[in-house]
Amino acid sequence: MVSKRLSEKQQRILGFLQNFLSEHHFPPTVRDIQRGCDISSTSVVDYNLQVLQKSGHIRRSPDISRGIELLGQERGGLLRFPSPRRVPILGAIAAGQPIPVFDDVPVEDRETVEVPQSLAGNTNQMFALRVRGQSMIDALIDDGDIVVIEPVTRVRDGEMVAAWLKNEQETTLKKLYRENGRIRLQPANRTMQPIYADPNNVEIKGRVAAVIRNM
Amino acid sequence: MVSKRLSEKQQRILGFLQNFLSEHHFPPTVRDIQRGCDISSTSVVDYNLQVLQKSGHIRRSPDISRGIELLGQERGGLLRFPSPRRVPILGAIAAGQPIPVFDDVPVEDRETVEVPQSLAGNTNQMFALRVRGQSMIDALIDDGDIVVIEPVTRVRDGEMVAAWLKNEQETTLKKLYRENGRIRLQPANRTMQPIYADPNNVEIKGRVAAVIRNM
DNA sequence: TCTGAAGTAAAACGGATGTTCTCTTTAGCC
DNA sequence: GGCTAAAGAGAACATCCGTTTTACTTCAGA
Repeated sequence: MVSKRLSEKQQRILGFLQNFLSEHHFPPTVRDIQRGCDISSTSVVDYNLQVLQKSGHIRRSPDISRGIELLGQERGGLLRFPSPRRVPILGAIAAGQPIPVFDDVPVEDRETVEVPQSLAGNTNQMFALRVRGQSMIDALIDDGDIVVIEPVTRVRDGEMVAAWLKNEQETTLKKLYRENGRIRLQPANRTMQPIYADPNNVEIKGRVAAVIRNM
Repeated sequence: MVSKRLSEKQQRILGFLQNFLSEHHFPPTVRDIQRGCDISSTSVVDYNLQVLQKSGHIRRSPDISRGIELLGQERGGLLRFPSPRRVPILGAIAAGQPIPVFDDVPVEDRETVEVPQSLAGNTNQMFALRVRGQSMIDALIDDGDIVVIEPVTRVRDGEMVAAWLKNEQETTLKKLYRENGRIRLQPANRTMQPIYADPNNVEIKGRVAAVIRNM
């Protein structure tokens, strides 16, 4: 029943199965899997499905189209679909205020928000903040918007970050570029002017993964 | 949407669907239903499935084997998973182009996006559009953003709508206000100026329910 | 009784789809 | 190198299965 490690391809298939099942409510065909997992031949899909069946991850009904069932103990019974990606809304953010730490927030009855599945990052660590005021308007972020933040300290050039400017005592959401010894903080709105700052004055609090605006 | 009473045969089919779904975890074929409900012909099954779809009890994916999904609250048995709020992304939207109709979009490989649960509207009818270009910048909507649209023709004052300006041949996303005989289209960005239009020149395509920006 | 709409029957078409077959490639091992 | 098992490629096959077409039946309402 239990067996050795799944290959990368088999894990990919398993993931695709979950996604497909949550989007449609019926299983995919062999050829759906082939396309979705970028596999060259249907026979390869069939081969790996056999492995997955032997290892107890799925069940197949022979000669039946889409006859694939996801077994998996961690989502047994009613819970057979991937849990929605929910992240807690920890508080508000506004220019001139530090980003709140999330330790002292009561774990229960936290408001949460569902984020698009395409955010493949480690959802566990993510959190969201509700924007207060229109100080982020140059980043195309309005009062009331929700920003989803992945708490990382290292970011690539061009990524939107939540940055704390120490001297100015101000939090801002901007795209970050490193340019010969200084940091350029570029507003999302191309008509606005960038800010140039000393690296020592910038503390990266996290990467902005998404912005959600309900209306 | 709502329709008259279901025939005895249609109720039988609905019941069979529930049973089948709870035994196997994939939908039945037309011929499975034929046998299971003791129906003489596949065309009769097809006919009644069409009726059930029109009445909103099921959803069918054309040309897809077992492409039947049970809708509504009467989903019984194991099938009671919380339906993820997924809406299809039907295409792109840009100023100067009409909003695409969604009938001629291939059902398969439609991209979808998960929307926050707080959108309590009838998610079935909703769809999403990917914004192309920066023509919506005054509505705080950037190139690449995804707007979730609920197709309604009646909106309340102050709601953000997708409006088609007939004379200008242009689609725009703005807040709508009715003011003594004319319509005011107010950009979301308060620093921008509103547009005043004749009611006959404005065709409301839907209400903007949310904006999602991935980064 | 006539008539049109709803429902049923049976068969056939053609694309969808699981499976199999043969052949190659890769990886570990002596 | 040479051998073997695992894995992949590509094509072909046989069936599965949604859909269409044509014809027939039932039934309510004018």
